[in-house]
This record gives sequence, structure tokens and C-alpha cells, in this order.
Amino acid sequence: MPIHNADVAEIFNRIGDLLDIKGDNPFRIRAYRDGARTVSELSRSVAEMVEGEEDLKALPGIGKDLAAKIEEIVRTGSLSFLEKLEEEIPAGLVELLRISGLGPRKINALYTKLGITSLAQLREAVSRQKIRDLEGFGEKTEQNIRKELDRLAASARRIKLSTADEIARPLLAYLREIKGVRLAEIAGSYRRRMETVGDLDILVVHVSGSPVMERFLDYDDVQSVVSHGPTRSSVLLKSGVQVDLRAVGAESYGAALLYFTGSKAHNIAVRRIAVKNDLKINEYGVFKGKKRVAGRTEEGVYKQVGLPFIPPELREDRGEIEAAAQDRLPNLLTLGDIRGDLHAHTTRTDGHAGLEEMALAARERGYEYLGITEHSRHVTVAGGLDADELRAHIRDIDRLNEQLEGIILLKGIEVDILEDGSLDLPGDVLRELDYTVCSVHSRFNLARDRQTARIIRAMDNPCFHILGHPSGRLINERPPYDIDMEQVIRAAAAKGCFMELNAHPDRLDLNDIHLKLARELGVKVAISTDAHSTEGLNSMRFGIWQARRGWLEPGDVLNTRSWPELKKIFRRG
DNA sequence: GCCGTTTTCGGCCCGACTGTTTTCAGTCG
Repeated sequence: MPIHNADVAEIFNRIGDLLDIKGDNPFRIRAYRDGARTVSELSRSVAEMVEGEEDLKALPGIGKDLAAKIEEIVRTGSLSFLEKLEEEIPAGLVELLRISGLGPRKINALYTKLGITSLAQLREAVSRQKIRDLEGFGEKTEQNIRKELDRLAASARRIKLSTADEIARPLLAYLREIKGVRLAEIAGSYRRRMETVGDLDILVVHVSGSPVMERFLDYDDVQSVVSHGPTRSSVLLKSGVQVDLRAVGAESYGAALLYFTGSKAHNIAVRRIAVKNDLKINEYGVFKGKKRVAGRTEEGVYKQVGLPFIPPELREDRGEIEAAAQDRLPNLLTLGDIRGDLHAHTTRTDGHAGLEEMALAARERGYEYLGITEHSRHVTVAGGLDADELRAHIRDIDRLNEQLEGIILLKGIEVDILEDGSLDLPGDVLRELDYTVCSVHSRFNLARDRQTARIIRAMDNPCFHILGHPSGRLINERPPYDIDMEQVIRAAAAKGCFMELNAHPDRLDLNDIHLKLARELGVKVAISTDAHSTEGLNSMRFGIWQARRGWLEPGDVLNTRSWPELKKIFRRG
């Protein structure tokens, strides 16, 4: 069985958790977690690196010991060190870390004093009121554990960015209207535009005596108050989303914004530079001794450590600090750079708006073109087109283009990549189109090597242009199909094909890491909404956010170009 | 366990809030 990076990362994280519960050296624990992060965010396969006898120690946070452990995992599929740890510490204890309020120390106490090793046993102990008598625990703690067990049973998890956006915007507007509020901003992973968001972190600057904390707790959507203090409060919304509000002085706003935007790894890296320069950074500012030398703006904080402003989407400690230090941060794409959309459906197949309606909606959004890409025949549930129907559709588009002003409809197709790697429609009709989006809509569960070969074989077809929603994942609903994305992107580079970044908020496919890889390999990306309605065209902004997380500049993107320019690019080879 | 334009040893980011305590550890972000 092939070892994926995620498998290695899971083992290292598990070791981190077990060592934590055991009470091991915290820096050793961090080393395992750092190693896990490095491996999980790597665009290359560590298994292949091991096979190619590459030096794993070159990877950040991987030293002699972790390198040897990765090799053992790749070669044997398991790790003796983990097995030994699990003999020592019951594996079920790791589950207990999911209970907010229970950390390694308390879990260790529950285990040694009450013999609890699972969530089920914990629930049992709570209902028998056994927790409250333990040293360091009390009635309150027991009640909180009970609440958390219930919350976990209701399966609270990270929400999609688009859902977070719907919750965040009205809440932010509410806070900004409160008397005395000078500044309010949402920080955290929402500001970094991560594809999923765990909770919302909001930062406010207000004049003293303003009722912002009280009014926050009174917000209509609040279900319960988790904690509240003069500068920091947390609530649980009815939607199950936790919101933390933090109030700071204007002189600290930039430092706090940086701090609460994260990521944690980015902050640690920035603070490390500060320490080297005899500075201290916390959420109140940058300090030289006791003197505050920056903090009002993020720019000011970065400047103190010799860096330019780093856009929030890049703050993952994935090379942005080094790039900033060398003044080679990417000039990130913005929505204004987009000149058209290359993936849309109409009522001809499974869309909800007609050709003209979609064209006018695209024009309203300032676009120069809209690519119409109906499904091909294999997608029967969507009424996919066969060759004759597609020809008739092409003629419809031609006729409409003669009447339309200020917008051009491009003649495309979302053609299925069949199991053997062939395309669902013959070449003669595909050649009548302006371009193709080629997608997988069936046989999601092929083995990795076959799925990868299927897509790469499809790229050999001279009619292939853009690989649609390359991983097939639906966020929080369906995992990506098992493919070697690095190989696919390399193939696209070699064969002159393109990758889609599907901007639909349920997809956001490619992800940030593979976008960055595509950019590094020189593969251009189409950011497309896959709109099935005029409303669907609005998803472009989610694609832009994701693209920025992938370091994309306007030049890396197909649809920042005019149609005449694109036309040349689509002449493959 | 990792890492090194001060170091191969001795560091490793930092503060608020809670609950259980009588001055603070644990947890969280």
C-alpha cells in the first residue's frame, strides 16, 4: 500500500499528542508537529523522495531522527516508535483532546486517577459525577465536559469559507454600528481566506466606556456565552460557530491584527526574527525593552523586523517570510484583473439561466467574454450533449454573438474524461470549439496510478485544454479522488495544458498548495465559477481568494487575458 | 527533536481567561 504524505503527518501528529499526554518535553512535541506540518503541506510525495534517495533532512523541521522515521514509515507502512508509545499510553486518550477545555495534563489525570481511556468512558464518568471530586477539577469543569461531549456528538466542524462569509458580514456590520467603535475587522483564518474556517476572530478598537462587549454578547445569533472579560469574550452562535471578540487600543491595532490573523506558524516565524533583533512582539506591539516601537499598523510591525507588508493570504510560513525579506513577494491577483469566465452552464444542460441571460449577467460584471461549457453526453443526468446537439448549440451561440454587444460568448464544452482516458466526444466536433474544459465525472474510486494515468492520457488528445475541477473534491462532503496531482501538473506543463481553479465555494479545486506548484511549474490556471445560474458567476471572488493563497499573479491566470490573447494560447503546441 | 552570519549546546513565541486555587496551573488561540 502506497504511503501518502497525509499518512506520515498523521503518525507524527499522533506521536505529538501521545507525548503531550505523557508529559514529554514540549519542544520535542513541537518538533513532531512541525514535522507533520512540513510533510502535509509538501507538494511532493515523501514516499517518492525516499525511493529516489533524496535527502529528507533538507526539508524544514526534518532532522536526522524524523528523516529516519519517515523512511521507516514509507518502507514498512508503520512506525515502531509509535507502536511502542501506544503500548505505554492508551490510544483512545488522543480522542479526549477534542474536548475543548481538556488538555494533556487533565487527560493524564483522568487516565491515572479514574482509568478513563475513551470518550465513552468519559461520558460515563461525567454522568456518575466522578469528575468533580478529582484534584484540579470541579463541578464547573464537569459541566463543561458534558456540554462539550454533547457538542461533539452534534459533530461541530470547520465550516466552508462561503458559510463563514455569510455569518461574518452581518456580524461585522452590527459591531461597526455600535457607538464608540472606531475599527472592527475579522482576523483569523477567515482573513487568510482559508477554504474552511474553524471560528471567527474579531478585533475592535473602541473608545473607553463603549458598550461593545455587552452588545456583542447581546447579538441576535448568540446562543451561549463561552467566556467574557473586559478585553476578550467568546460566544457560540446558533449556527454552532464560535466567535471570539478582542478589544485593543488603537496603538496596538496592527500588532493585534497581525497576531489574530495568524497563522500561528507565520507569527512564530516573525517573532523569531524579532527576538534575533532584540525585539519582542506580542499582540500589543513591538517592544525594544519596555518601549513600544510599533503596533498601530501591520505595516509598522513588519517594518520593525525588516519586512514589507505580507498579504494575509500568504501568511502560512510557506516561504513568504523569505520572499518578503528578499523583496520578491508575488504581486497577487485581484478580482479587477479578471476579464472573463471560462466555465458556465445554461438551461441547454443543467443550468438555470438561458444563453442570453448569462451573457448579459457576465457583461454586467464587467467581463469581455463568457465561456459556455455544457456537459457532454456521458453526464446523462445533466442532459449532456452529443455531437449533433453540440453543433446545434454552437450555431445558437454564433447567432447570439452577432446580436450581443460588449460581450462575447465563447464556444466551449465540459467534456467528460472517460475511464480509459479518451474524451466523451469525437475530435471533429471538439475542433469546432474555441476550447475545452475536460473533467472527470465518473469512476472516482479508481486506484491512484490508474486515475493519474487516465487524466494524463486525456491530455495527449490535441483537443484537451483545461483540466476541470482537477481533484473532484467537495469540501466537507467528498474527498478528492486518489491521484498524483504533482504528476498531473507536470504532465500539463510538458503537454501545454492548463489547470482549472474551480471557484465554486463547495469545490475550490485546485487547492492552495497545488496552485503554488502549478505556478512554479509554469502551468497557467483558469479561474472559473462553473456557474449554473447568473448568481453563480459571483463565486469568482472565492476563486480569487484561493488563487491568492496559491501565490498567483495576474500573469499566471488565463482569464486575465483578452480573448484574442487567449485564442493564441489555446493553440496548443 | 531541530537548529546555528554570535552557538554543535542551549535555546526554542506570548498573553488572556477559567476554574480551582489561596497564588497559579492548565488551556486556548
